[in-house]
Amino acid sequence: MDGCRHNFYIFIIKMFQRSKLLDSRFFNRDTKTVAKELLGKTLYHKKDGLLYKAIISETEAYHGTEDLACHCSKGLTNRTQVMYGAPGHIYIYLIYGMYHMLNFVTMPNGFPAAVLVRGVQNLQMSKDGQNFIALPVATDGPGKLTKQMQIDKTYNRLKISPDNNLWLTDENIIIPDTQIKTGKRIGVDYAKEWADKAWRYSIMLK
DNA sequence: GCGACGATGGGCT
DNA sequence: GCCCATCGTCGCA
Repeated sequence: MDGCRHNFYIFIIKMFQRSKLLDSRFFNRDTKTVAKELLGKTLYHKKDGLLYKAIISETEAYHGTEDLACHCSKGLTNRTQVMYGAPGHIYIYLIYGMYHMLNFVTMPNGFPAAVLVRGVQNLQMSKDGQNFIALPVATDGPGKLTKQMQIDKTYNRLKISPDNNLWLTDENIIIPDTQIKTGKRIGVDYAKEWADKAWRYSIMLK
């Protein structure tokens, strides 16, 4: 194969890979829609020469200043600023002094909202970016998954992108509506009537 | 198989 | 100074 043709194939492969990347258009929509459609998408994180990937299996929507469960109900502060910004960015905060919560900013610039990733399945790790091995560890909670995938607050405010070592892809894993369970968000009982919203989405097992 | 509780630090009043 | 979008461990059944 000559060099020109080789480069052409590399170009095609890169275009194919790019087309599967979730970009800001995916996140620039209603928060509940994004939360639901994130189920089955693949989360990647590269750190210290290791590449982690896992399938998102549980999310929660946090939408607007009126939603008392959303940090944005406090208004525009140093912490909530990123949620007021462009969709497709990362919002990470520390809770209970030890757990990092991973969120993705949704809705157009100026409207504060985000989706919390509460659980992933099938966590795998690779040393060369190609051969993955399963990591048999618990990832069934927002604090557990960030710990296992080595995701911390240094990613706060960054754009979701391979350039920033944290990104999402659509690998054609189809989750039918009949396999999606909704329910109340966890740990927000203080949020009055907003605590009752069924803004939590998860993949039903079995 | 539960309910209680402590760890631990940043955000906001 | 109080409140958290949590989790592992403990005691008790």
